[in-house]
Amino acid sequence: MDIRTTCLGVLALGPASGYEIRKAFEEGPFSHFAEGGFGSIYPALGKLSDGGFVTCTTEQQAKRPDKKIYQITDAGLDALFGALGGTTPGEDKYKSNLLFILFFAQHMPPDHIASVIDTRLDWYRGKLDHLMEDAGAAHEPPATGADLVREFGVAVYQAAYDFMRDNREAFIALARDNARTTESARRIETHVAAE
Amino acid sequence: MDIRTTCLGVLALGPASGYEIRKAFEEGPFSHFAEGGFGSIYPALGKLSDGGFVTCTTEQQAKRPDKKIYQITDAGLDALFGALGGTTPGEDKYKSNLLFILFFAQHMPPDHIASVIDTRLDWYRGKLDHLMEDAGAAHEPPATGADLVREFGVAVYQAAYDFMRDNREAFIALARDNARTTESARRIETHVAAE
DNA sequence: GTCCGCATGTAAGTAGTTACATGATTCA
DNA sequence: TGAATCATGTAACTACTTACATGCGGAC
Repeated sequence: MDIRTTCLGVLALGPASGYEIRKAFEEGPFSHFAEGGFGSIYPALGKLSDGGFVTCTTEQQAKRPDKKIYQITDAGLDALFGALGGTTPGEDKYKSNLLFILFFAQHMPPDHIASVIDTRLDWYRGKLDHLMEDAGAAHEPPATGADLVREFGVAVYQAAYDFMRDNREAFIALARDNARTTESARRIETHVAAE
Repeated sequence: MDIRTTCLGVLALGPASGYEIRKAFEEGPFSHFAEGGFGSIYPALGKLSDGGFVTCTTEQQAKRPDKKIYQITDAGLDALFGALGGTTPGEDKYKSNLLFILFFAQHMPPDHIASVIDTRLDWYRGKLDHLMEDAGAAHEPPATGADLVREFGVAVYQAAYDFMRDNREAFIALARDNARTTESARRIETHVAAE
């Protein structure tokens, strides 16, 4: 999904400013499967506006830049649901820096492995807490796509969290056992020491 | 991780051609967390070669273009492990077209929802089968980063698969219940019919 | 008094994707 | 006969990221 379609998705839930769209990507119901910064959102909104997919009304604010509220049009809804209906995603793109690092755990200093795993564990916990909070305010049993998609997030993040928690020591052991015996480990150690 | 570092990662396991690196991204041990097409790999190898991070030897082949075998150098290993040691990834980027579509399940035709879920279910199954195959040839208990990272993939894909299998009907019910009652559903139906 | 939230946007650069270009071999 | 595998690469394009530019108000 390109950034324009993603913005339309947010606007389909109600009118919003560029700033609020970004919040939806960061904290809102889209936060675990969509993203985008200001540098993508503002130009996208401009193009959507030019194409008639959204309308824009300016709200004046005291001592703040004017707030531009975008609202999706019928043409925008057509475009959104057309894009969603016209795609059959066989796979998702998942690029993981963490797994890439852990793949080479034997060649890394144990401290670094512990640090990246702990950072990730915290991040998973934060994500899970956040998703659970939203769950409190949602329908029970789940009644919308948003509810089910959120539960998918919980299930997958929970599995990832559990695995990392249960294998933290194994990864660190790998790093510890090999750190002083391989040539490559010596390299990374001198590199890290130089920083 | 940019494409150059990712290529170095593959080459750290042994010499390979551009073609073989791509296979590593598609089917090999990196397949569930890294990616890259020819259009990225070949230019990346060129730059790595220029920078002295890899060496290149040409192997002549009868009735085939010459095969260029790239081998990582000490400088390449330094660069790889330096990059891995210098990053603490708090999060991974996960953009999901599937979840985006399912989020709006109420506004989609039930058939389309069934189709995207079934396609995904097949894909998860394929991934899992593939990871299990590799497991057969691997160390037991897991002895390398590669083993543990593969098991992480199994755990997470299994959770995703289970959730989708268990909630397939719920998603379709959402689509069915709303398809004929909302304005937006009418739109997507006419759109799909027009294709 | 410094950082965070609110609020918008542009410019320059990086990176990656897609399509093109070529061509033999092998398998169904 | 048509598709897939092996094999390399370029050119054009899209898209996104990062840094810059501006500035008030409130919390700590």
